[in-house]
Amino acid sequence: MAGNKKFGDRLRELREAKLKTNPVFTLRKFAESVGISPTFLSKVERGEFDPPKAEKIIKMATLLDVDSDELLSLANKMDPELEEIIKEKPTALPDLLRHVRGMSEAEIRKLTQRAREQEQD
Amino acid sequence: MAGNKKFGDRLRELREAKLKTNPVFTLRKFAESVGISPTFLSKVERGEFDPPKAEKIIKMATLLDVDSDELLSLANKMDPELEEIIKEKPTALPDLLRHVRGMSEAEIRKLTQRAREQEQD
DNA sequence: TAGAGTGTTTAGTATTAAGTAAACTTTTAC
DNA sequence: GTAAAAGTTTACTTAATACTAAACACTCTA
Repeated sequence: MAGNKKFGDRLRELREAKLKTNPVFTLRKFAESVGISPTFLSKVERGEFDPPKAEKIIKMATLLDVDSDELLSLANKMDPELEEIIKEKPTALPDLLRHVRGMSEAEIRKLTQRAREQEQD
Repeated sequence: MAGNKKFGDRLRELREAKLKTNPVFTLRKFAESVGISPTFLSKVERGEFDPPKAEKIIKMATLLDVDSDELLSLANKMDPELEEIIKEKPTALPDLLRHVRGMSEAEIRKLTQRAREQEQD
């Protein structure tokens, strides 16, 4: 990699929207809340550096009050929680995932619904 | 990390079993087939170094004629294919995975079966 | 009994991801 | 028009992952 414009643009958009009503969302203060340097955040927002690692992105999403999966997806990263979930069932879950590949979002959601029903079996 | 005895032991076991009937499974020759140095393989098999990255583990599994998920799981790594699958459906699949967390292997397999049936809907 | 082949040890290196400090420029508020 | 605050730039750093080359020691066999 070497920068990600879409992630940076979206991040700046979200941060500046928050800044309109809350002065702790300046670049410098937001960087500090997230736990990164202003230098780094500036470069990330302008798409010059790669997005930070997943944990920091999740922290950003929490502070900005958005779904972390949106930002993670723009950053092309995976929530590390998912890796843990998969490692807990290292044979069944890879099989499931390979099976649902090729299904549409809607079909996957139907399946998720069935999983919920199955819980009550 | 700093070494993984279980992975190393299993790897050596599998390689030595193959070696009994096929002389290309010496440590040096196997290392070359996999694309790593004998130095590294020696340390990995004795649990002194961490397992190689996922791609090399998959190559090993292929050469050793075993399921790559077994070795990946011992190495505590995830098949990079799964990350790709998740990134293709970055909202639906995280939801599905978080939902199946806590389900038993058997329940997950039932669900995989339903995915197969759903394909014919 | 030496040469070929085996695994091992010593002593590192290469690559990538994930950043930082400090000085600088620009903007804002007064 | 200046002080404070905001964002940016230049020039590097740090930490982790994933390894390697070369020399060594042991074993086997011809």
